[in-house]
Amino acid sequence: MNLKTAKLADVAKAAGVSTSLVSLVLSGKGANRCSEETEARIKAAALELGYRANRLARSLKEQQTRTIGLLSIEVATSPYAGEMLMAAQRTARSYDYDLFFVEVENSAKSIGEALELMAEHQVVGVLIAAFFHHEIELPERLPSNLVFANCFGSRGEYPTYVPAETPSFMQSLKMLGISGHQNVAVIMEKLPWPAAVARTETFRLAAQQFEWIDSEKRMHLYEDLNSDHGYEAAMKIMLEDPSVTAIACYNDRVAMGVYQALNELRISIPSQVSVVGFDDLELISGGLRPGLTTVRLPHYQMGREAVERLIRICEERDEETQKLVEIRGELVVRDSVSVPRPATESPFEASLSAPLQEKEEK
Amino acid sequence: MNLKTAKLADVAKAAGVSTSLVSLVLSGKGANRCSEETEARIKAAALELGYRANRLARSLKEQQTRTIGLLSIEVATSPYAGEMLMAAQRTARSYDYDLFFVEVENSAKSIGEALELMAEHQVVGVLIAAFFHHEIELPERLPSNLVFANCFGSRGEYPTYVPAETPSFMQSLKMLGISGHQNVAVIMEKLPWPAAVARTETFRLAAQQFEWIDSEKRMHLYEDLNSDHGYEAAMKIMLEDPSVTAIACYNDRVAMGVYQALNELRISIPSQVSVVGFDDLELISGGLRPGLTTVRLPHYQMGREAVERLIRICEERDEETQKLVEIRGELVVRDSVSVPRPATESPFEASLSAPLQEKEEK
DNA sequence: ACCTCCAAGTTAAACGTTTGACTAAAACTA
DNA sequence: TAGTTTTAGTCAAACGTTTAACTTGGAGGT
Repeated sequence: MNLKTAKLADVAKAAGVSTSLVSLVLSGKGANRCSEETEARIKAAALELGYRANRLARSLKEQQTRTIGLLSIEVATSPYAGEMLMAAQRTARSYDYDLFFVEVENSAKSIGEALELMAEHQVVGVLIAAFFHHEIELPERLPSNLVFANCFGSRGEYPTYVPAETPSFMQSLKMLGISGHQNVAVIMEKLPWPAAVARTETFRLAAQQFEWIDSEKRMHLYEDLNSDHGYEAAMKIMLEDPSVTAIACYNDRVAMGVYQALNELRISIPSQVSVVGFDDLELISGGLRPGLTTVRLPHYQMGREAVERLIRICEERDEETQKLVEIRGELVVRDSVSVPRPATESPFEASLSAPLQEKEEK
Repeated sequence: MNLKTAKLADVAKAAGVSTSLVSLVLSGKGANRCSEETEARIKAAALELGYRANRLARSLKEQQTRTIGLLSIEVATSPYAGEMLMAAQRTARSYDYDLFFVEVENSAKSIGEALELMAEHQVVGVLIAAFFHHEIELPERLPSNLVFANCFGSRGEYPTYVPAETPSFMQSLKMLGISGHQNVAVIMEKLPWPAAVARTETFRLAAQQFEWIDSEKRMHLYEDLNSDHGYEAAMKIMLEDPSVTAIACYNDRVAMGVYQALNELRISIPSQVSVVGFDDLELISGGLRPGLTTVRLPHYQMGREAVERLIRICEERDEETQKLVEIRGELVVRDSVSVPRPATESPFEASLSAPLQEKEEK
């Protein structure tokens, strides 16, 4: 640790035996290769010197590194970073694997370079993880032990762990449906991300199932959606189409904009209008008042399961034939959904006095 | 890459030369050791076979890995994760170093284990990074090449890169001061984190400098501060102490709660009350309306500078004597600060009609 | 003719570990 | 007693590189 660490030969010398014996004793592989007394002496010497095996040498000899390459695509631009990374790291560690980490942008060139680097480091397999669900441009050469998490490759048939977009989004829509909402608007991403395409379709499905009114007209599409669009859309919805009783959002950021619009309009959530989000960015969903009912993307699970699969593949004991594994997000119920207000009531009622009341209470 | 990758011997055989010559040619170290023709033949063979040096073997021979251990403490519980991680990774890469990544909880035991693991992997140095500024419990044995980022060790004199708490927070307070605010409240963390202690002191400093009124009374302290406290405190401030014209927040989450309280009270930001945050969590500060004026914590810079220092230390060309380096955050001006409203005006004025106006506009 | 020098390579040892093959001495068996 | 087995170890090769030291066959100089 400090400066040069002791090596096998140092321990051997200290214990007065050969390096082979030290290796055998310390690895526990040489059952009854020596007397108990010698064994104790070796172990004492190793402890005394703070011996730690040099993994470079060991791996070179064993032709096995127990190191997984984690190739992360544009983690930093995303607020989800931690979960998947942590899941991957913890899971790997729990199977006694280590993580070699490289972060790159989404281009075949930089991914190719990162993969070559990982190959040089003799990683046993590679996990390619992106921080939003989309397609990854792949280089020519790919390692054989490769798994995708929260993204998928442009070619090749590799195990792929992604969120189950339809059932996940359906959960929040169902929450609105079974609460009795019939006038539901949705604010949706227009760009053809997998998530956007699937969620749009899911909204249609739910609309049909619950017999939602004017559902096609109530889809508000924006490109490269952000919270400003949420604000803008909610304003438009409430002012032009005030019979809407619930707004489903493409994600939590959009919901944040929606909250602000509804606040300004003095429309209370959920009693006048219910809102659901998607992603469960704790910072938003937990920070808004009332707490936002949303769907948690399965980042942790994707990270964990992808690493477990990768390890199974590396150890040649992968019995799964299924390549695409879709993991359902979990509905996180907070306080932004209630039964719809009576059909005759305007969303603007019963709202103006509320804060003043509160003021007078104090 | 695919299955077994070619080794030096394979290239040598293909080119009809010895492995030494291949090594020398490929590393560019054997200037004029062979004919141009042979050199071309070797390079062609290497390319053809997709040869990549085995770093385990190379590092073992050279007794140098060019790999840095990144020990991250509780990254996942924090929304800041990405920035510092990315900075570390990118910086390391730009100096041709690689990153060995381990994430642990903040305990001497798990940190010790992670350090031993890194020692086994022969990392040349270790960066310990935490995702909020606090003290780290250290184990007995520590590597000699060690740098801290956004945290500091309980003992030992290691280079440490942390945010400059006082000047950073002072920037946002100064923003309020020079805008002319005199009635400023602050919502502050009570637990003695370095950030909390420093920011409390900074508020006192600013209050003195700008001659703020009743500053001691206007410090609202909470333990383990979250956005609910922000809401609660802002409610209390505006109802009990309505002459306040500006609220400084311990962080952006608190500011989010403050915004919600002010919204409910129909107090407009910034015309009635100005608000400043801290951290610049883009999700919040960019998502709120109006955009939150706040201070960006120097996560990227800490990551980058810490890695650069570590590399200099590893290469024994560190000339800096200073151990503690404090990096100032950057003021991010958005739209939540204006000049104070006239001293005679109640914060509750001119607010009730605004949204109705907007409604009628459409 | 002999020495020196150079170009174009090759040889061999070393990095720290693992492990199958070996051995010397003691203990047991017939 | 001679042979066999067991105990308690050691030896040496190998993993894929790097690099100092060496070789070999000319060319050039005198």
